[in-house]
Amino acid sequence: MNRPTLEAVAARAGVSKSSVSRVINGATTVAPSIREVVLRAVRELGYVPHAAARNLATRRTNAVALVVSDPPKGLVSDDPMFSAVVRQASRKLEAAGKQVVLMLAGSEDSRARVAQYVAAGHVDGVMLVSMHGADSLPATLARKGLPLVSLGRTNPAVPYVDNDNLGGADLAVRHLLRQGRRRVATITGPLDMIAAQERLTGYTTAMRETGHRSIVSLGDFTRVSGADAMRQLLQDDPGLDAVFAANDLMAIGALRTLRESGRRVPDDVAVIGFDDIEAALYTTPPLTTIHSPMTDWATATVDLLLGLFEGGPSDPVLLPADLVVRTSA
Amino acid sequence: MNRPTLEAVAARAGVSKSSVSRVINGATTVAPSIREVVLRAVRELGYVPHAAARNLATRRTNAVALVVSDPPKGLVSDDPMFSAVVRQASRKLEAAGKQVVLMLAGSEDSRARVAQYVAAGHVDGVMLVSMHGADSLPATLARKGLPLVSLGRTNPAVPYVDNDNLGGADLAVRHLLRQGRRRVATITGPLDMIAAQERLTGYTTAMRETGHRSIVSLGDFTRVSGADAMRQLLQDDPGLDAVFAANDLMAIGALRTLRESGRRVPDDVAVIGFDDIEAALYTTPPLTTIHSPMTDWATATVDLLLGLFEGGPSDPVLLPADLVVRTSA
DNA sequence: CTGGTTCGAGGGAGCGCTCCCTGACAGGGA
DNA sequence: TCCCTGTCAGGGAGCGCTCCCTCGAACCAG
Repeated sequence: MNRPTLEAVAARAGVSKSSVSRVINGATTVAPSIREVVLRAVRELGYVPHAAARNLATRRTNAVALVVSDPPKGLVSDDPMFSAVVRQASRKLEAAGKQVVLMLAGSEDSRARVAQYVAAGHVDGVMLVSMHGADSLPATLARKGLPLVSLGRTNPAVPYVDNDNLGGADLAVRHLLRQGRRRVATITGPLDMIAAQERLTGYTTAMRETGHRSIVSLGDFTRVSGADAMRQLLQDDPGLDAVFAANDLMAIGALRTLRESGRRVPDDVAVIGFDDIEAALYTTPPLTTIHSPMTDWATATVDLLLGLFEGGPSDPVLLPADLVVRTSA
Repeated sequence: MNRPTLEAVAARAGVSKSSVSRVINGATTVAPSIREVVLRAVRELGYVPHAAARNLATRRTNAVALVVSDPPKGLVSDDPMFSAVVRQASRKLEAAGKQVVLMLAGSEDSRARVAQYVAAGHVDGVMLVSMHGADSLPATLARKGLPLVSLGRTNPAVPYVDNDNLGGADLAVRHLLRQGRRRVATITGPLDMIAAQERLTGYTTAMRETGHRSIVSLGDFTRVSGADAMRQLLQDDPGLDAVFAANDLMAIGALRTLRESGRRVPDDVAVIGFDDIEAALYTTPPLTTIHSPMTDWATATVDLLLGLFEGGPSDPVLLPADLVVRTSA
């Protein structure tokens, strides 16, 4: 593994280390003749700058940590999001010349590892994805003093990009009411997540403003929890005629329960979800939902971070939500 | 960002840099009194070793690149795999004290970036995930001379862990025949992927051996392609009574087409998939499929890589496939 | 022709850490 | 008592790169 060094290139090209460094880093103050002989030497030796050495000298790494909350085992709710966000964010960051280091922060253990990693100077900045509200990691990382953004609001101190959860929930509720539904229930996400809180608030507010009674059942963003919550709701209030689930996975679970209980969707009970994941297209019937575009979301968050590197603003960004009407409501 | 250095810790503790280094790295030859005073200084200063400096000195990084093939836009077929594999592999590698650097290799551009990154000495080893057979990246990386494994067979030179695709396909076909099905078609994956090739070979071999005619339609591992291929098959051979899809997503697509065409599953046409992704549980009817356990797969691949670090064997590993009988066949 | 100026190449001091080597000291055997 | 061995702390030379500074050459104006 005898990798060639800058010095070896310099020797071969018959110039100084400094000149090679200048050519490598694209400095303008270098004569074309030297540039050429250096580039040839680089090619011949297959020279690639040693990252660690460069980092050590420049205090820059050109890398960004993408920290994803790793939900407890079994809670795979945000998996569809996970893929979409990671892919899109990676693509964008790499296009900007940043190395992406993906880290999963689940256990206390792995949180410590993430903090350690960031503290070790491995990265120039951090992008957080969908952490729970109560999480301590955002605050910990914020204290390190390097650029930090969050996809989804977590800690007030951390610049974020978020969906318009309130507006989306409002949209969903009013759509149901407009169709003449009168007993509209909701299935919430885990209430330690800000997105779940906001979607619930959006629901209750819209219900109150229109003079309706809230019917709430708790879920945790998983398919099963949606099915369970739906069962609960049917037991509590057999006459309900609509359900707003705080995400699509729970809506899918609810659909299943409704089918099992003999209810027709949307004839007897209308169902509306949130997120517009791909699976929402393939349910029976296809799911009406609130579209919150994951890729746009990831893009906006990356842009926020890249902006921070350039000394840009750290103001939060709010993405508009819109209703996608399919068959279920 | 005035991070404390080893030297600062040494000064505060009133010992030499060497002693601090020994304590940090857990060397045994250090007096308890010194160890204690050093640890206190570390705590007080919040010292964290600078990764780049350490890498430079040791030529080790404690990091591993997890390279995932990024399929062309729209082809999200292996997303369910993507999540499962990335999560499991990350967990395992982190548990082994390795930093995980996730990299998506889609465009020619990003492949070059991956090669560059590895060449820059950022990582101690590489784990490849589900690359197409024709890919040049495995060979390129193999040439760098550091430990390299592949989840799924790609290049002969790269140690790999793979499913028993042939055995799984054989299992599927014989299950269908055992049920009295006579006209068993298959929907293939993209044939530039070795997994797709092998599943097709398994099918044709089993069909030939049992004296049946192969009926083949081409898909590309996506849901839509499965639906399209199924439509094609029904047109070509309206009397077929069973379909083996080379993955679950295509099986789900096929299910949809069958429903639309008025066929009952499994009464008129039996359907069997491959992979056993989570969604296979939620189809109507639930999908019979070949279970190829993603998490086991990821685990085995990580183990292979970790073994390589310790000078272990580089022999390929083959994971057994088994049949999961649900309702669709 | 000379002094001043500009431009670009080379020299070398770090960046923070590891690890080999030296040397101090203690303890035991002769 | 002296010497030898073993143990453990400290010193310092790198690891490969960047970047500041120096210095020489070339060029122009006077």
